[in-house]
Amino acid sequence: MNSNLSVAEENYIKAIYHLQQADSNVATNDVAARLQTKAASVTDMLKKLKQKKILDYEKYKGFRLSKQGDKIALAIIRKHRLWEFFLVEKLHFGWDEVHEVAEELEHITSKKLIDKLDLFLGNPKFDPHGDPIPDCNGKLPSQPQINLTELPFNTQASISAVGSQKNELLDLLKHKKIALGTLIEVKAKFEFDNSLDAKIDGKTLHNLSQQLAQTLFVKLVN
Amino acid sequence: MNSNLSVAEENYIKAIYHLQQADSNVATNDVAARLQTKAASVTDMLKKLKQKKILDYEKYKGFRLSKQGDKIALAIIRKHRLWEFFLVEKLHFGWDEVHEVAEELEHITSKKLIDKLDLFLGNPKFDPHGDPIPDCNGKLPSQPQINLTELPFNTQASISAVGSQKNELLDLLKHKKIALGTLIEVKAKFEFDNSLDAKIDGKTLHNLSQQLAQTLFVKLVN
DNA sequence: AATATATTTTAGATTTGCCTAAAATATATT
DNA sequence: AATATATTTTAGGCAAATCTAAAATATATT
Repeated sequence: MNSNLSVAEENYIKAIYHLQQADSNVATNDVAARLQTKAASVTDMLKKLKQKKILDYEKYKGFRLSKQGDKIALAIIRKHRLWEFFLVEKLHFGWDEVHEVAEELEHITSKKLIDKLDLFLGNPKFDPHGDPIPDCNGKLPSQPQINLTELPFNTQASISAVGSQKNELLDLLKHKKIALGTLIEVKAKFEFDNSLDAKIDGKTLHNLSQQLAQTLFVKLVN
Repeated sequence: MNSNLSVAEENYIKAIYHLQQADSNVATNDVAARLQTKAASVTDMLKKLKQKKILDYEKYKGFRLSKQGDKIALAIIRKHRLWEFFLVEKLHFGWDEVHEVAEELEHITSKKLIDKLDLFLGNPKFDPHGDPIPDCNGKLPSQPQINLTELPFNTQASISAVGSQKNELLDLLKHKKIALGTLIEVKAKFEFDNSLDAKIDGKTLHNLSQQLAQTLFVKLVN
């Protein structure tokens, strides 16, 4: 079953899971960068995870989580996102200040706890950042949201997810008065730098850089 | 301030706090027994806690927490008991199954989290076992409860706390249909073995051994 | 008071997770 | 294809928290 994993092991599993979404094969240095550690430490852990059959790994060849590893990763992500939902909905934290606390809470081991929490929260499907919450079997809900760069002109949509929780990004969003649920409508796109002009909340027009637009996800309004 | 403490350090602090309530000076072996570890390991930790000024300790002479140590202990106990309250009141755990989960949750570090949780729960004064919850300054509420052995005859009271959460005890309580809030009235005491006869919930008369009666605390019913 | 017993501490290992520096391998450049 | 550069792994060490066995100290018993 869900063998006993240390917090360090769980953090590696989660990091690898996220990295392999973008790139099918993950590199040692990517993990090191994400976990703010050194490549040599990553290699040590890779060997351990391989031995526990959580990782498909061959020296120098990159790696991915095994089927079992994916399952474990989804269980951790489930916990993380349910706790974030709890913190925002019940304890009235701001959606931009829950990440670090959830990083700790996600390592609490009781399965019963998390299933009861899920029930208490009303089985939410998305966390406060708009990210999907896996169900108790590790299944992700279908996600009817698209990237802002793919939103057609003059189509009302609302912000449903943000690609990262970096402070730099959150600062910028605050400055442009963009939050989850904010209404947005693309008015123009500029080929030169792939930036776009968007109307925020039906009021002001802002120019959004390509980097910014790519991190924003929206749902069509009705 | 609240320097960064490891989970192990916090567990030692909490154990010493509880032990020094009973006996003014704590012994190495007592801590070892309580934490299911060896005396040598305890000594190592004592040296570390002394160095951090959390413990007043002299080799071979026993020890107590420093003023600062008491403060830290109360903060941990506050977290533990608030989480227990949450688990029972909000997630509908049984009061006899929350202890282990709370042992994990009590080590989550965010002070903001715990103060918001406190608010969300309505600033409860007692946890589901009837134990008092320290406030955010570490102050314990006054506890108008007495040991069952001190309850006068024919006086209605309700169970307000249980001295331990050992499974053996909880089994016995379940068997005698005693739970928190259960009404109880002492009808007779027997000098020979210090057992007593008590009426449970106004119905059946049970004989309670001295060991059992000593672990039960009650509040007078108006 | 001297000795026996119990408790506590020290000494030396072990495991986990991390590090640096050097070696091995892979990838990019000429 | 040969060489330069970048990435990854190995080797060897360190700190935290634990252990066992032995030594030091304290307490109890005769």
